[in-house]
Amino acid sequence: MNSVNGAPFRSRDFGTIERFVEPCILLLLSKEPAHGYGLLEGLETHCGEKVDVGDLYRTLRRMEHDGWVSSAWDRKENQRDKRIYTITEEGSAFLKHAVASLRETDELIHHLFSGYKKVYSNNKTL
Amino acid sequence: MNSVNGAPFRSRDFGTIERFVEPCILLLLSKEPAHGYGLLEGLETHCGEKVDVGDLYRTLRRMEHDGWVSSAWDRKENQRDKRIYTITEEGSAFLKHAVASLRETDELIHHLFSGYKKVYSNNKTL
DNA sequence: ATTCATATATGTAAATATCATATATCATTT
DNA sequence: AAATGATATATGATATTTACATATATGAAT
Repeated sequence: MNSVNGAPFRSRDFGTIERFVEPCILLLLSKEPAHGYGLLEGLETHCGEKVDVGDLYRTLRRMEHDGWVSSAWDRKENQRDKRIYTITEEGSAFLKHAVASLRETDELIHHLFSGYKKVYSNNKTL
Repeated sequence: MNSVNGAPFRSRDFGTIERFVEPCILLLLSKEPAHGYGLLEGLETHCGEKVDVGDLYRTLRRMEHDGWVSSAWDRKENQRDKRIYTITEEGSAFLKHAVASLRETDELIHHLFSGYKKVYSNNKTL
């Protein structure tokens, strides 16, 4: 559903973290190099995200531009060409930073939760 | 700081939740109606956010347009005019929805944390 | 008289997400 | 053999949001 009491939501459902897919990608690439399409399943099962395919490819190029991953074509016979992405040291550093930032985000979220409980837990109208 | 190992960050620091200020505003307005500028302190102390003032006003107008808050001018003598915002029922409904969505976001974050620990906890290189 | 905090707002640019579309190959089905 | 679907990589166009700057005006304090 995309509305609450008739009030339309805007761009997307609430609560999404901008570029959250990036640390997810980096975590998957920390285990083993992979190509874009091959990351799709992993991103859903490991990171619980439905990633737009086009967005994924653009994100990977962006991350390569930022130096967090490097890519090389994998050309094998009887196989489609694949661009294989590998995480870089800078990528690991960013992943570490992202995890630390998400810890702060997590605290903010829980702060909101506790505030919400205080206001609404004893309110029978909701 | 705005970089990791020389790789520049992009728009803003990682980990921010889009429009997170909105449930924060709604939580504050759940306690008592307030005007835009008056919300600034509360947003920092209660929600741990440094909110751009201009952004705050535009957000409030947007939220009014969406029916989550209503506003009325407060014109008193020897005081500046203030536009007082009050939360609506739709606003409370959205706040409830936002909290539920943030619970899912929270799970995603913790899923990433546990995956990160598995990969990096025994790795001495980081 | 001037400066600072209060108070509300708009202009503009950049980054990101969403949705659609394009292209091509490999595998399977008819 | 032809057609379809899954694999694989990518771009175009649009909308939303954020960030930063700027504009305006009043009340309070120096």
